[in-house]
Amino acid sequence: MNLSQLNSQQVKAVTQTSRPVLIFAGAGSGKTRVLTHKIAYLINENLFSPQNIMAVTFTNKAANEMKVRVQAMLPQYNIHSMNVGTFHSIAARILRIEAKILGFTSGFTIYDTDDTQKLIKEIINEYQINIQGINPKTARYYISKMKNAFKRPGDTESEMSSNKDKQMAEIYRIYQEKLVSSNAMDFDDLLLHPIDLFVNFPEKLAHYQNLFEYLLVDEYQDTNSPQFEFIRMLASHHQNITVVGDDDQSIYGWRGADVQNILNFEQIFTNVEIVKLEQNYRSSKNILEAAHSVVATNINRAKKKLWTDNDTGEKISVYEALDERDEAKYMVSCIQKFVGRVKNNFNDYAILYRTNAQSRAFEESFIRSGIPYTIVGGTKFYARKEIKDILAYLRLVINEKDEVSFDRIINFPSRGIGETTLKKIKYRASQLGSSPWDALNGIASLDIRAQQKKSLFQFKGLIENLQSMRETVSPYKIAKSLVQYLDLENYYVIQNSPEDVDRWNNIEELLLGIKTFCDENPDSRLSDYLENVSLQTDIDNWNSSANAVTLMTVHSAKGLEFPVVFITGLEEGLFPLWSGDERNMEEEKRLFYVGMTRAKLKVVLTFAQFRRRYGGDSEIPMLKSEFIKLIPEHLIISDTTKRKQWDNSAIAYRDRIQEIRAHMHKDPGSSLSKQNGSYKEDGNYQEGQIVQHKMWGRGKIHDVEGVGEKAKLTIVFTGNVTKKLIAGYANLKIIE
DNA sequence: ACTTGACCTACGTTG
DNA sequence: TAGGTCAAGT
Repeated sequence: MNLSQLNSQQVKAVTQTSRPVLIFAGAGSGKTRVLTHKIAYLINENLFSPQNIMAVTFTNKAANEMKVRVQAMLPQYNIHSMNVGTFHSIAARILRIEAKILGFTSGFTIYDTDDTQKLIKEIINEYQINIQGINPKTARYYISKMKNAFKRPGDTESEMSSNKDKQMAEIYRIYQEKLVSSNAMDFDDLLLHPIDLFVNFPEKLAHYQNLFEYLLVDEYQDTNSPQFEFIRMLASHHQNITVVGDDDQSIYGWRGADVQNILNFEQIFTNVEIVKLEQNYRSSKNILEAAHSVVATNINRAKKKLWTDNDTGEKISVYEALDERDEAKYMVSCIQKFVGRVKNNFNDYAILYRTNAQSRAFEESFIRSGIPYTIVGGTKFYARKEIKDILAYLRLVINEKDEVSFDRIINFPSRGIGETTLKKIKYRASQLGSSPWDALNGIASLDIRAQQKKSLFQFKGLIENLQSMRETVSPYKIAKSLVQYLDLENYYVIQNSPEDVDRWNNIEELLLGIKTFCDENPDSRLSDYLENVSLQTDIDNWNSSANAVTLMTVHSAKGLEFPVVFITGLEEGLFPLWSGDERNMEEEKRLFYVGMTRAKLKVVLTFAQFRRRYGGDSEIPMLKSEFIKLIPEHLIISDTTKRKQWDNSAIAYRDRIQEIRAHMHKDPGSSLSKQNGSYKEDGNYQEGQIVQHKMWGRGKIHDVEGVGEKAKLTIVFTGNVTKKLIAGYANLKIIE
């Protein structure tokens, strides 16, 4: 085994296999390399077989990469049987096998946040819970919090005093019953059910302790209590475990992650070997120094400092923008300037922000400039209505008890099953003590009209038909025949609105995605596809090699690296988003530290004087983030020259816009282009015009909303690509 | 049963 | 802005 690429501490972390190992791995200190080498070492030294190694990563993408790397190091072994994945995917794999003993079937559905919220909403409506401070969202948070603290329904009822507390506990109880009767689990359950399994069936615990002989856990600082317990139960017996973490990068406290798990590690496991990786191979000296200067002000922190052999590098750029649009413009100009000078490819650049909502201004700016970009996370593809509808059919095919999916599609596309009919079905189900699906066995005896009966028979027949295919036919073929049967193309395209055309395009994209999955996993069944979809992380869907600038939250950027990183919206109340209590503030600082340390060569920090929220017109004055002030001046280069030049004109510009808006309010007929000479003469577009766009080529304007610079144009481009563009940004040429 | 439009509220990060 | 809700209209 060749360990010559590793430094002495890394070698120690890899070769210590007889004691539990706790690796403190600073940002960019090569922990991925250590983990892959260690796995390869364990196998190559004949200490453990691939099928007896379990490795927990933070994304599925990282899991796959790890497998590929280990396989490349050990071509003579088949490492396919190794158990690598996120906590959730590893737990789900166990639960598929052990479902029966826990009262589920192996086809149980995994409910995402959206499904969970729908279910809670339904409970609140059904039980007419109408109390101040209780809504689906707060109830969802409450339930998740309870679960992460191992509190089961009923556990807390004795402590409950207020009416609200009692109602919350009641919602939790019904919610959990509904999950069980729907043969479904939420994300938290995926971790709790394996623990229940291990507690209630010691022979199962023994089985998995024997199966997972060696455990490795990445991003250990972000494990929450159930995750820690899962690990503890599996590994405390044999103590074959290596965990890697960095307390400075703990950024998931809000979802129950506890840095204390690092301290607990030394209590649960005995004779722990602690290895510290303090050499950074990623960033320039300036970047490391600046990042450290912020996180070092945290009080609850083990004192330490990374060092690097890398160059001093460029200073940190700081830009004070007028507002979020100016910030976005600056970003574009920087990238245009940097391409060729700092780094050549667009995928060398990452734009990070604290909240997803900030991506919008950047997106508009990038479209206008023609710079290719990709957004990670945000409005998720699989969360779109048209996608969820199809997935709901497929889920019902696998798990007919799934009530959330049943509710979603029983009348989609509309088949005349309204609220009244659905209530009758549900009433029948409650009488039988069964799921709504089972209640459909007695359609004939339901007190509903003939038309509704016919619809329900057809619906039932469709699902049963698909069920007959689920074990033998590929997921792609099943999905395709479903879409064809429902005639969704016609359903959406016939309406011809750009939104509906978009929806149909998304469905085609979904089908393509299912096809790709089937090509990559030839023997997979429908249930495999659904599991893959439910447990995908944002990063899993990100193509890092595409030549495009990446836009994402700082949270999503954890574990990644880029030559050039922009951290944006550095304003009090945005980043840091919270400044109230010390604990939150320290986590915000760590988050900022994570963002800074993603960069290899260059960091650009930006903040705005004013920012619009909720997409409205009102601009809120903002204050420069304290984080920037914590960075020593000698590490910073301010982009103020440019600012001063157009500060006055920019403010005059903003005032003028506000004046015009006030005027427009009184006189809706007037447009900005008429009143303000600085706007483009050809800024007025009409329906039916043929226009030319830099990226999408020739297109026809289908709709114009608003006037002048701010008008939103719906344009159908060649190849039936529909886009909504802002007139002032679109840079269109009118052809005819 | 389903569609339309007025009105309200929300922008905190994820599996 | 945009998504959700509710009431009125078809």
